[in-house]
Amino acid sequence: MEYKYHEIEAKWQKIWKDKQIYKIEIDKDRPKYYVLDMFPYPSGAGLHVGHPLGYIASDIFSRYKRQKGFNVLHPMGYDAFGLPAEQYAIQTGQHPAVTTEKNVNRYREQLDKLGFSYDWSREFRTCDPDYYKWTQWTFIQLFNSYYDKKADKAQPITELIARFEQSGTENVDAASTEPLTFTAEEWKAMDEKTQQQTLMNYRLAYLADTWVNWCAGLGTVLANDEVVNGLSVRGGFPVERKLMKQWILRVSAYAERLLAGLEKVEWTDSLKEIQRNWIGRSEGAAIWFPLSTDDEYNWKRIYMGGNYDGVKDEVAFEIFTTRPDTIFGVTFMVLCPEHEMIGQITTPGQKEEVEAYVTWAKNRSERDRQAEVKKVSGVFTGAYAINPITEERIPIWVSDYVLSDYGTGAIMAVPAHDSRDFAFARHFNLPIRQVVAPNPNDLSDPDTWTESMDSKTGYMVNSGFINGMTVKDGGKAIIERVKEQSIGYGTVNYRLRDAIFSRQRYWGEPFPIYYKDGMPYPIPEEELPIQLPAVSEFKPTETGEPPLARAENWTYKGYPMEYNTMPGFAGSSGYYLRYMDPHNDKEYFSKEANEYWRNVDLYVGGAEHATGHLIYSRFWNKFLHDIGLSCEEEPFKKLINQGMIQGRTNFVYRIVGSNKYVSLGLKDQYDVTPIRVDVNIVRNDVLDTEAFKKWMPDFADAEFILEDGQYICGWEVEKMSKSKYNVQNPDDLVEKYGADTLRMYEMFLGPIEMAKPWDTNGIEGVFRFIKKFWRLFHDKDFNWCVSDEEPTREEYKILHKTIKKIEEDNEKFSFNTAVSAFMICTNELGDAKCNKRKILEPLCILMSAYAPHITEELWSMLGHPDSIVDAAYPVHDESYLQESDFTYPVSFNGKMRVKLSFPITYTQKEIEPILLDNADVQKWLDGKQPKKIIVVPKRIINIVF
RNA sequence: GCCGAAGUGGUGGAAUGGUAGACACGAGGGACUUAAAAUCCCUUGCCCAUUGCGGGCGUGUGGGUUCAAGUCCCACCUUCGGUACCA
Repeated sequence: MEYKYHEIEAKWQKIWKDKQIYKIEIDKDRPKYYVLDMFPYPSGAGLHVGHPLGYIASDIFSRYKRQKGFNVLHPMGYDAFGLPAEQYAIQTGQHPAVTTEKNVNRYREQLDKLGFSYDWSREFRTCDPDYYKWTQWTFIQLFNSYYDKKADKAQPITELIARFEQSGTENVDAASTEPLTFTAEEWKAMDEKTQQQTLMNYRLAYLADTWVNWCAGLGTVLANDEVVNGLSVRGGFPVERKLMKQWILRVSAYAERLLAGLEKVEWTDSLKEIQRNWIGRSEGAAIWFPLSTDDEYNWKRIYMGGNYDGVKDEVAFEIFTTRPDTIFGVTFMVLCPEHEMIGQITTPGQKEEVEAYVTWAKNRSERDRQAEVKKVSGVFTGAYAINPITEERIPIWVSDYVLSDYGTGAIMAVPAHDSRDFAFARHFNLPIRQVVAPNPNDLSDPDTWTESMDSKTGYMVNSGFINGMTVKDGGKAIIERVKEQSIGYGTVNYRLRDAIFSRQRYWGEPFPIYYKDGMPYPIPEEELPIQLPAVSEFKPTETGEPPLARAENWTYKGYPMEYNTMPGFAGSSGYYLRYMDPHNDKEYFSKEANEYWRNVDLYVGGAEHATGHLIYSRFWNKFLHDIGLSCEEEPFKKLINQGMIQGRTNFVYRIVGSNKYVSLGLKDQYDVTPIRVDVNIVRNDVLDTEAFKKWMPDFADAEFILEDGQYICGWEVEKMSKSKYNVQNPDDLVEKYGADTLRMYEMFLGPIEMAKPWDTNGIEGVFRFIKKFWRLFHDKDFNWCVSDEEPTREEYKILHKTIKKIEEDNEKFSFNTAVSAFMICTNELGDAKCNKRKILEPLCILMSAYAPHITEELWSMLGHPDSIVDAAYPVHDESYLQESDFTYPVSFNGKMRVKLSFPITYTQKEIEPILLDNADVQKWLDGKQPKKIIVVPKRIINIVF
């Protein structure tokens, strides 16, 4: 029979489905292995050729692991809540659920054609009420928890309440928005509303006024990772800062554990580094700078909070610095424009100017602010602070180079050793004092200060009691001193911000929250899920309320419910856990399922989720771990990032002012404009000129200047997009070459983690190989022709070499070299005219992970009633590989090259490498037999006579 | 600016410190065929020689370690990704 891939692939896809070959259950007798793809957002455009890259890789690995005896969980589903469906709904009035359903069906159809081994019985979508019930449930758990820093884990909020009742904030060390202190009596004296407000300060999901990234174009707020350069990632609309009441997840409480956990997972270094930078741990000190009060003004005495144990009736600003050692170089202080103390400390004379500056700074869009980073601006408050170490009086300034949401929104400025402070001091003519020098006797003039001057190492100068110390010791000494005087302490700051969890959208999970007396309360768990209500329109209301404000009876027992919905990352944060037990209606997942499947062993997806989904998911899982649900602390043990597939755009060259097109090689002789041309009418960079004429009416009467009778197109690598005519969807290729060829070709393209342009130029080669492989089992008239003869040693060697190579490559995820190995093996067996069952059968098993349809067909033709999916993975026999009688070239310094033929054993370990000299080789050539020849593969290292 | 990754033929890409360019595409030549498709064989890093052997140069640039470097070390250049008034 000829290789009819359409028939074969359709046949087996149906059999797999009918027999539920890929459905798996917990099996305690077998080790588990969990392989997961980042589930897709089902967009209207359907699957493009870049999507399957990761899916194919994970499918190969799942099939491989299954044949190795593992019980493999390999599920798939859809991240179905999201903006595109909603925006489409706003434009057309069509309900997002309808579009989503349509897109999901399209995706499924495309995925099915590629022969994946997903257990579809576990499929769910994040927009299914059965699923988002558990997203809502987790939210309530977060709401009902706080982070106990002493236990280093989340604890029930009821426990915190009990502590407050007993001893107030005494002995409570909890992650909080504001540092608060009160006694048990004060707590008990609070009314319910005040108590609820106080608890909000500690909850892991809390409601607070916060500066958000507001995107008017999308009508919603965005998380930090959804904003790039002041523009929204989706849509590219400008983003501004706005103070809004929002739900927030206290992700920052987990900063240290998120950082520490990176040590335990097998991710790429670059991805771990991206997360480390995003978490941004900096060690330093918090120090209080009291307000100078010996002025003519009568300061209202204010205590600035914190765990400040100093003189309590003093006004003091808490600052954070990573360089406490430079405190002798402080010549001024800077507050951020949002700092709440500004109004109270500004002197009457400066009031007008300061207010004008603050108003200007607050209203500036994020984009403007980022664009003008280099521009120095600021204003003097008229007030002074006291440097607590030097007791010097220093001016307090306001400037937007100090950020409100990092540290304390106040800094001590050391212009000699910080480039921003330096620029500020220069601009406003403030004094600059050097306190670090490379060598204590060499004080370079501060005027010559440059950013390149390395002040991270060196010795302290002009620095009182730390003079002469190294920078490191100086820092330690200052921390000790401020601790002694109770005016500061060593501390750690993180760049990682809490995650804003409200979106002013319709197509997301509703919050299980209602409001009583202005305070939020969770709806009882047994009433979940809170279903997304119907609305008359999907856009925000005229008064700017989110779309849910349009829903009728959006109340709970007469109380209004939350109008916001949850963000995209809510549903994707814990989905991998639900696959373990997807139909459980009593629990998120059963303990039994979780203890068996534990966590994801291999996670495959794009690196673009490094600072979004992959952080949130880890946070989510750590929280569920703390409350006793998820038994593993890290959700994704090993992660590989598939590189983006870029488009490869083809160009034709139109001669200016005509409808003539000139081939690539001749274009320099004319004045031409390059024009993008649909890659689907170009084959191996040769244009199908007839198809081109039909492509668009403008080209109907095109003329061509050919070279060698062909029109050759130019090409460039660009992002894959419809408008560039470089989108390839997998269906056409499956139609043309079959799924097995497409699967192997996508792997053959290059290393999985590398970004690469999609290019179909090589697919013919893989197709040829698949056909050659088919022919190994058939004679030239395509009659089945497999013999039961015993293979020769040579043939076994080809097989075992391949088994070994494929196994190594699978373990390394080096699928491109594995495909090459299959090609080599097939060529060698073809040359040897080997059609022996004992060789071909194991080869089928090896290749079934890559090309499941053709191998399944051959497997059944070989007489196996069961699917190849569960065939045992072959083991290679080293004895076929050790011996070699190849000929090795030996060169030596006499410029002579001889070829020696001998059997060798690899004995690399005992080598003391020695250069062969003429005499050694001469002896050998003279016929003297060497006692021992030490070789490494392909090279002789030493000969012992 | 800071952090990370990568630079190898016409192209995609192979090379535990050990014959650089596997495998594939493309290209050139040939066989089969009335012809085309399909298939098969040969050549294919560059330069010189090609009547045969062969010789020289080559992995972004410049140094270094080593018997031996695409691979390790130092400096630089380029490209891509992340991040950015983060004190």
